[in-house]
Parts: sequence; structure tokens; C-alpha cells
Amino acid sequence: MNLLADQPERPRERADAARNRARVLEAAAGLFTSRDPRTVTMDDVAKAAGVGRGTLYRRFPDVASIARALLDEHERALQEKLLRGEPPLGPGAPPAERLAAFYAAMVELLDAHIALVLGAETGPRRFETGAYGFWRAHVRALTAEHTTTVAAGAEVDALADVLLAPLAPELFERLRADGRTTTEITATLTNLAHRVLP
Amino acid sequence: MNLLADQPERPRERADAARNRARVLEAAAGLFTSRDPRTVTMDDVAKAAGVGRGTLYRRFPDVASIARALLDEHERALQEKLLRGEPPLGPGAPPAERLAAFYAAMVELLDAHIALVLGAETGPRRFETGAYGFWRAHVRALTAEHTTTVAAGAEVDALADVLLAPLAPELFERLRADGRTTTEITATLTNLAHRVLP
DNA sequence: TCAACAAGTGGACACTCTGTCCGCTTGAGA
DNA sequence: TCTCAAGCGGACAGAGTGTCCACTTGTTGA
Repeated sequence: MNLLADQPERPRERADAARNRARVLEAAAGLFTSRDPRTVTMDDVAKAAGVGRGTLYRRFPDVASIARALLDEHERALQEKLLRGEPPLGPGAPPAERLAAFYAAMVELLDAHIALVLGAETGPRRFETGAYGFWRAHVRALTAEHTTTVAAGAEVDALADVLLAPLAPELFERLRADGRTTTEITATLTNLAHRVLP
Repeated sequence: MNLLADQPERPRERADAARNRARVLEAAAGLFTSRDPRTVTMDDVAKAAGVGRGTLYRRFPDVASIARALLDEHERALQEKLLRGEPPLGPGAPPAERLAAFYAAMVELLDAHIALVLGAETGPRRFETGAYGFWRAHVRALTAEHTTTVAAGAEVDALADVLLAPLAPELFERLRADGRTTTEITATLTNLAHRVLP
């Protein structure tokens, strides 16, 4: 998902279909942010959007996929910055700096769209999404760049996942609910980045 | 949960009730380990145990609570070792050593009982369980002990949660499915422990 | 040994959500 | 304006949940 721009040239979407797609996304966005996104059902979305269940299922297999569609553009934007943006987020800075910048950007993204991220996670799990694969590849590259010793093959793989673990959305939600500010969270992660990749 | 031994002196359980409780736990243990624990339903357990739904609901509000009951004794054993066992797991060793030992013990526990841990997590979230609170307090104490500077109040709080994040059961499951051995995972976490609490 | 009765049992019920199916409607190209 | 595939939406069957309550059974005191 969201690694390359799609839209090759399918038969072209009918006007009413496009209108309904927009309605669905708008209604879903409202539902996700107005209550616990994990309790939103397909039926809720259909009702709120004023379309039938069949219509909804025609495009989205489940609620998570709707949340993912909404989240997609934001994740894409960050991915772009990681690949081609200015340092320290983009290439050029030392690994620790880049990791810290990535953490900061992810915290920002989580803070802005936590409802969508939580909604996107119900059902099939987080690690299966294409976005997770991207973050993982990024962090893996940073740690590999840092680790001069060659021996650490599997080590680097596992480390990438371990370094992504603190970005688990439920954890973020929990920290925020406990009164931690995003500034504090970012500070902690920055610290972590510099200790792990000194 | 599971911080202090309960069983004060309730009216005493009837013999048939005790028998059914045992049946339920045994049947549930079988179900959890023989397929994806997140798909086990109350109905399944009732059927497998040969009791009615009402009987099952009398004791356990949901499947997660059954998994937790099964997991309880194992967690209790580890908690005991952390509080009063030999170093480096128990008190006496430097923080980094203790954290590494804790990681190793948790990986062992996850490896032995991953099905139960995953089953215990469906529904209400992981962070709400008493066990998580215990691990958190432990790690928090270790980091606080290490951090000589006093300024780091909130920092230490968030750090404890961040250091626990790599122990998320879904992540463990994923790493194992990817072919990582527990040895590799433990090595990575030991490394992390020594870098964060040098 | 035997009531008496509280504790325990289990299945029926009413709900909610899911995912599919299919007859009807409608937009867009000829 | 006609045609028809794309699109629509509600009905339906299936699975799971949690509750309720009439029936059964273990335990206790006489």
C-alpha cells in the first residue's frame, strides 16, 4: 500500500460512485474522531453516509480499510519526506539524527490522526500493512548504516522492529491519556535514538 | 491482578462448581494452543468444556479473562523472582543487568505461553491489566535507579513504557514468524538494555 | 438420614454485526 | 433517446454476545 501512486487507467468511475465514495469517507472521518474508532461498524458508516451496506462493501472490505484510506495521504507525505526531503528527516544527516527526526514526525502524525491509526488497526494486524513495511525498511537502513560490523545480520532486522515498537498507537494513546505531552514523548524517543545509535 | 494472593474466605466453592471451573480451564487451554487464540469464542469454550453458556459466564466475563486466569500463575512466578529472587533478575545487580535479565525472562515467558498472552489481549487492552502495571513499575524503578539526575520526572515514566514496548506480544509473534529465534531476540534486547542504561 | 434452600446449571432469547446476494435504478456512450 | 453495464441498497442467513430464569444439586443443620 501507498508505496507507489496507483490509478493506472481503470474504466473510469461513474459520477454517482465518486459522490458516494466521498460521502463515505467524510462520514467515516466524522465517526472515527467523534468516538472510540474501534467501535465503529460498517453499518454505522453506511447509515452515516446515507448509503446501503452493499454499496459500502463494494469498495471497502472492512472498517479498517476505510481508516487506512483516510490515513494514506498523510503517510504518503511523510514517506516522501523520508526519501527525498531535507535532512535530518531526509537523507544526509547521521543515522541518530535521522532516527530522532523520524520519531518526532511519527509522534506528530500519531497526535494528529490517532483516531484513524487506531481505526486502521482493528481486525488484521498492524504489521501487515504496507506502511509498517516502509517504516521498518527505513529504520533498518538507518541501523545498518550505523552498524559498521558486518556480523549483525539478523540482529539489525530484529532491532528495526524493536525500535518501531514504541510507536505502537495504543501505547501513544495510553501515554497521552496518562497526561504525557507530545513534547515529552518526543524527548524520550530522541534520547532513545541517540543512545541506540551513538 | 495477581499482586497479592487473594482467596480470603468466600463462602467456599461447591464441588460441582470446582469441577466445572477445572473443566473450563483445561478445555480453554487446549483451544488457545490449538489455533489462533484470538478466534476462540465463549461458545467454543462452553462446548469444549461441556458446560452451558450461563455456567461459563457465571465465572468469566469474556475469553480474555479465561486466558488471563491461565496466565496468572506464570506471571506470578516471574513477579516473585523479580522482587525476591537471585540477581540479576532479583535485587542486587546493576540496573542494566537487571533489565536485560528481565527481558530474557519475558522472552522466555512469551515463547512458552504466546497463545495465552495473545488470547488475554483481545477486547480490553493490554495496558489495563494488573500485570502490565507490575512490569511497568519494575522497569520504572530500574531506570530511576540509573538516572542520577533528578530532573527527569516525567521522562522516566515515559521511558518505562517505551522500554516495555518491544515486549508487545504481537511483535514477538511476528518476529518468531519471520524466523527470528528467541536467542536472537533476547540478544537484541540485552543490547538495548545496555545501551539505554549504560 | 433427610429436608430445605442457596448455589449452581444450561439452554432459550433478544440483540448486534457481518458479509453476500440479487432485483432494481441510473449514468454515460452511441 | 436508447441501451446496458456499473452502481445501488435492502433483505437474508449466519455467528457471536450477554442475560434471564426455571430447573437441578450440593451442603448444612436438625
